[in-house]
Amino acid sequence: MAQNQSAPDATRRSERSRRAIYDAALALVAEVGYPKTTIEGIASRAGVGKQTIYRWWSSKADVLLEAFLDLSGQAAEAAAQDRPSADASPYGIPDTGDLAADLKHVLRATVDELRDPAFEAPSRALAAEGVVNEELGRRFVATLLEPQLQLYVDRLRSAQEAGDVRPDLDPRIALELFVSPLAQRWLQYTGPITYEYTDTLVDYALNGLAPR
Amino acid sequence: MAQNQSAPDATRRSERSRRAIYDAALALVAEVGYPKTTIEGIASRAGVGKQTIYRWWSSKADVLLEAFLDLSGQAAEAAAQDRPSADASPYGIPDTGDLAADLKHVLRATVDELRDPAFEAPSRALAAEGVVNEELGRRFVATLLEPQLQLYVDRLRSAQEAGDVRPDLDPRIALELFVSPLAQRWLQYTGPITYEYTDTLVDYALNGLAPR
Amino acid sequence: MAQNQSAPDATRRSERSRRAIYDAALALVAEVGYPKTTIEGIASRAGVGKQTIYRWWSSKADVLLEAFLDLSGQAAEAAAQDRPSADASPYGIPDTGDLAADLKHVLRATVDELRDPAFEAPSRALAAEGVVNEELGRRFVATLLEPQLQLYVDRLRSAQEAGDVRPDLDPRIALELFVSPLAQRWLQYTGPITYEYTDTLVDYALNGLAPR
Amino acid sequence: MAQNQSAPDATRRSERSRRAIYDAALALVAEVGYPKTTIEGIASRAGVGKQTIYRWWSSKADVLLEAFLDLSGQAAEAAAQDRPSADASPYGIPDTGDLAADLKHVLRATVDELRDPAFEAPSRALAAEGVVNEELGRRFVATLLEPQLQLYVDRLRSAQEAGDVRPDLDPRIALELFVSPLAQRWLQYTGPITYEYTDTLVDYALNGLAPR
DNA sequence: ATCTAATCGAGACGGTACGTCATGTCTTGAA
DNA sequence: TTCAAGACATGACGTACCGTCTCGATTAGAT
Repeated sequence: MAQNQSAPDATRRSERSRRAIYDAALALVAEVGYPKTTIEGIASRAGVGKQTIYRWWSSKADVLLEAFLDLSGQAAEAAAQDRPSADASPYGIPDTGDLAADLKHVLRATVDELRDPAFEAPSRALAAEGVVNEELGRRFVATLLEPQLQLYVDRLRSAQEAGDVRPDLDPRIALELFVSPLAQRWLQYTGPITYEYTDTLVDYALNGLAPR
Repeated sequence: MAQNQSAPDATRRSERSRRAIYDAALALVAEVGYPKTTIEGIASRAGVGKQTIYRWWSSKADVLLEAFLDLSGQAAEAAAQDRPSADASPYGIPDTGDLAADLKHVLRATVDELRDPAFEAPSRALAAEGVVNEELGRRFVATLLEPQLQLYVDRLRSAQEAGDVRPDLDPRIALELFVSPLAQRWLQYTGPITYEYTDTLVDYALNGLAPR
Repeated sequence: MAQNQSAPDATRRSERSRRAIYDAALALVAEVGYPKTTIEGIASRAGVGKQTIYRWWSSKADVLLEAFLDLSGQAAEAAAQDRPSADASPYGIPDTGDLAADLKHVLRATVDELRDPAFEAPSRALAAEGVVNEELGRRFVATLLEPQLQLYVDRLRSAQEAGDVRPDLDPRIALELFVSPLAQRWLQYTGPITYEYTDTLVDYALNGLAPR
Repeated sequence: MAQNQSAPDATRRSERSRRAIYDAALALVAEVGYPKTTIEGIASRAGVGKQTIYRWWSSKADVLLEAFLDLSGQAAEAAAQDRPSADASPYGIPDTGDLAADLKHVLRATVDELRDPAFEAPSRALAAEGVVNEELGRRFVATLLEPQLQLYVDRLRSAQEAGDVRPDLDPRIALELFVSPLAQRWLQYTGPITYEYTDTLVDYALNGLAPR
């Protein structure tokens, strides 16, 4: 009798449909772009009724956010299997003792990722939606972005202990000096994205702009 | 800019309609948000036929970009009249000889601007659209963002001459160390935006993360 | 009749909407005339989405033809209940043995009907559309006109058996001698439509123009 | 100063434009049909401004009526030159003394004309418009149809004098017995249009349906 | 022969309606 | 009961024409 909005019964949920919806959503965003991706399109491609989508998600952005989260999770798992180190943290930043080299290494990997078409379309779409939709934006950051930034915080803390970074700095702010420029170039097309560029960012950030 | 078939005659264009469309577009974006702003809504609010919009612009984003440009132009003009210095450059960055102070001053002004509701709605909308629509994004950057960044380039060059910034740095990249973090926090809600934060950014960027 | 792509499922069709659309279409044609009757107007008056009209009909004329057919059907049913004779044929032409009188009687009834405003507006509209749109015209004739003409054929055949009409005549053509003049006067305003006129037509047709 | 609606100066009217408009209107009606013929289309095809049409005509139907009248006038003139008889009346009905033969002859010519594609498209369009627009319908009849019917009146009067038609008949009604059936078949597609059919009509009408 | 006022081609304008697409809700029948 | 299917009311899309309204540029008719 309670078929209305009040919480659907999650135990009866069709796993098969969920997967199909994720796949369809990601594929469509990649193929036709986010604005032309429609709920109806996702439903039909997933071989699913529209209601099945509306029952479990509240909007197109919502579907995509979960689909992308799922994709990232899979990717992380895959990466973890390739590199089954004791260090359980996914994508952990290496700590070779050479901070500049470690940061450059990770930023280069990020450059590669930003160019991977499978990631680009959905993450751009989510980022764009987040700019204009604060609620979604905060969820995007909390679930996807912040965990990654936390890795930089960890690495910077370790560097502070090793004496390679000034102890009075706030690592959460410090990391923005080299991460945000890359992010902005990617988001707003304010400049080219290359290894050389990210290397330069690390150098500038570590040594500062003022003469020593 | 009018790439329609059989280009319309711009000399016959109604100035009155253009202004009304700009005003309506900006007002609607501020009132109901970008996604709920429709071409029909703009037309009806401006007291204008839809075709008049389609004749001169190719999309909602296109209208808004021009409207915002116009608004910025007006604001710049107004500001210029308040401060009719010999220095003709609009919004020029002050050069008191104290680089850190000058940058902090300008970034604080930017913080204020980012919070001005009249600017926030349309610029967020344009930024979001630009993330997902490269063509528009590049136009947004070229016409609105880059001219502002150029002012930082100029100030940093002057600082290089004064010996306050290392001469081998690329100023266009250097400025990103303090500008991009602010931009990212604004775009993605990755952190609070305060005077204290921007002051910190300047200090970190000028002095570097590594101990001296 | 639903020749759209991917034919809609007629079993799920809303009877309520269909009725509302018929009513709205007939009312609008009567009130504002056929050319000012729009699909949007019908939809809005019927409290129905435009798509619901486009789903089941292909044009304004198509809607009106069905609406009028439905109306005629209802009228015929109502008439049949008033006069539940053994003679099942709807609107059957009386057969009193006096051919001239019977024809005059029926033609006078037709004159009345042609002047009934509830019938005039839609049937004029359909006739006009049919003049210029052969496909619709033929459907109009086949579903509405021809069944009525067939009644004359029957009556003339009976008269032939009774020896009141020459046996070698083609009744389908013969009936046109008195029916078509009335039709043309109505369609083209080529002359007044009165009982006297239709009586005269019957006399002329039965007796011929040549002296006896 | 009187540039408003009040009568334009007909002496300055461009003959060239009028002709071009007639030609364009007739051509378009023939090519794309009346409903798809638009004022803008006529103007552009005639190489004429829209205002030039609105200045001299009140509607699409009005343009077409005049254009068709002009065309008929030309055709009549051409026919008159082919057959420059003493009888000045255009398309006069022959009077050989054999009424039936004369009527059959003229009706056969009418059958031919009804099939001439150059005439069919515009006259159908005007007839259709006239069904639904009484004002135009009456003008159509008065300027085009009635003059032709008058020729039958004349011929029937002559026949009455010759004793071939009963003297008490109203010729204006009598002619409808064979003219209207043909008209209705043409207007409403109620039957095929052949020489045999029109011959039959004349026989039925002259001799009557009742046995002699 | 010159002036001058209207008509002319052109097309921008405020509108209305078109026919299509997607939204989010609701209903139906099969599993 | 959930699901796929899809009809439904709603509303925006982008297009086509409507009839009105300027714009110069001819182009006669009156001077």
